[in-house]
Amino acid sequence: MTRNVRTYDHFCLVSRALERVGDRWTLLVIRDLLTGPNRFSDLADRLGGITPKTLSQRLRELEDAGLVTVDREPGRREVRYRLTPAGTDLAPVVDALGKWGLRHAWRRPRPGEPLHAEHVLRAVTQAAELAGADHRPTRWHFHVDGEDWLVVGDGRGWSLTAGAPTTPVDVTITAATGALAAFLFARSESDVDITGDAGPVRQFRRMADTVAAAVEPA
Amino acid sequence: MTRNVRTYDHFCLVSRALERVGDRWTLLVIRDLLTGPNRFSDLADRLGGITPKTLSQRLRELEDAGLVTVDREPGRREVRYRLTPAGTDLAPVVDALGKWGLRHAWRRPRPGEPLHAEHVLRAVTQAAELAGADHRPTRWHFHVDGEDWLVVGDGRGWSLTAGAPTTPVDVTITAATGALAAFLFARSESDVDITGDAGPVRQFRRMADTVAAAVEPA
DNA sequence: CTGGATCCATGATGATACTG
DNA sequence: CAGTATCATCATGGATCCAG
Repeated sequence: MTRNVRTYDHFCLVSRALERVGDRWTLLVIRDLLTGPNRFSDLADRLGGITPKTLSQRLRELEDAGLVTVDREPGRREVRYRLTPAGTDLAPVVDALGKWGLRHAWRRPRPGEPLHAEHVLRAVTQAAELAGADHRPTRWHFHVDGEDWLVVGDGRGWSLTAGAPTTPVDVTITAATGALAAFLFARSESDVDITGDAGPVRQFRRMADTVAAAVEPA
Repeated sequence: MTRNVRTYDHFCLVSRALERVGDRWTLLVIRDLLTGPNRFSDLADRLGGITPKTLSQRLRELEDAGLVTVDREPGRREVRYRLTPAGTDLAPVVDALGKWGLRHAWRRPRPGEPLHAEHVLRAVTQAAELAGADHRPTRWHFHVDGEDWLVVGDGRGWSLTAGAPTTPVDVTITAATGALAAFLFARSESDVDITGDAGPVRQFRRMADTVAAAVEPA
């Protein structure tokens, strides 16, 4: 049972929000649902280190709070967890944390730290937001370890979605996850293929420069 | 000792950030330092419900992480905790949480829930951000329970600072904390005095309408 | 009086193993 | 695949106490 009913009881919007999503692991579960519905095992994989007990507890709390719905297709064992609109609205919180993390909480990965394409792509999205505001509408297509991702800037903000784009893109980046991470965080160009017109490619590289500048002191 | 060294060990900017500020109470301590340096007892008062042990532990962790500095004036017993620039940079995270809380985590106060002017004013700031983007530069002066506060929108974002303004303002609002909270969250005009030119006053009321619209379903 | 520290009880989390 | 069960450990809440 142990329904987590801990409250702060402040008359404050921030503490109200943290009463819902302030528990350990909760915002990371949200993070890994922001790109689309996921199964229990996929979440457990991305959330390396979470125990099944904690994950199922968090998912139930999020469902009770109306931030997650559970799709159970009858006849199948497969279960898909999906964000509700209220859950999706947490994207700005996750992005604000990522942008702060880029500037102030970077550290080298520990040995054996798992590396997920989705997390690296989310870092790209957050770096693009941080790199600032000359946004014309922009579409970057990533082909990473056989999966397709689309990073879109609409002039006001940037977002990440899973799947191949269905309309033209400005830049296409092909790389393995590790090579892409090295490109972003260590200015390595090895095994990263970037194609597109000169202007958009320059904009993409400027995003990477933002990452390098933020990370270099560390 | 119990230095909290819990990590997530994901290669991800969000989890890096949460390793620093994801513990219970931590972001609320930041929240209550964003308007300026504060003493231990002032923090304990605003953070109603925190135990001294947890507060001193959080402050030490934040100091170790470089987000807070401790001003100990020699000869005086007074200690002031102050955010570093890295700590101040968490303002967007706190604001994103508050904006989400306004839309999705509002609930009526519990009986006896303490009410602090600073928290209500921060809700004003977050509601102004949510109300959107017709921002001309705007300055609202609040006189609440004998204290002065300034809410400034610079066209890109809004901020809250403690103290009386030293240059002209667009709107001046005078009210007790409770009356201001009732104005915001329950459309009560009792004992709230609003002065200023018609345009800026209309803009201020539009912010309050945003709050009412977000809160009414609940 | 401010600025904490100490002790204990309880609740939340981690590790590991196991099951429909 | 999608969890549950059990046990150990750690973090937090509540109360009290203390030093400058």
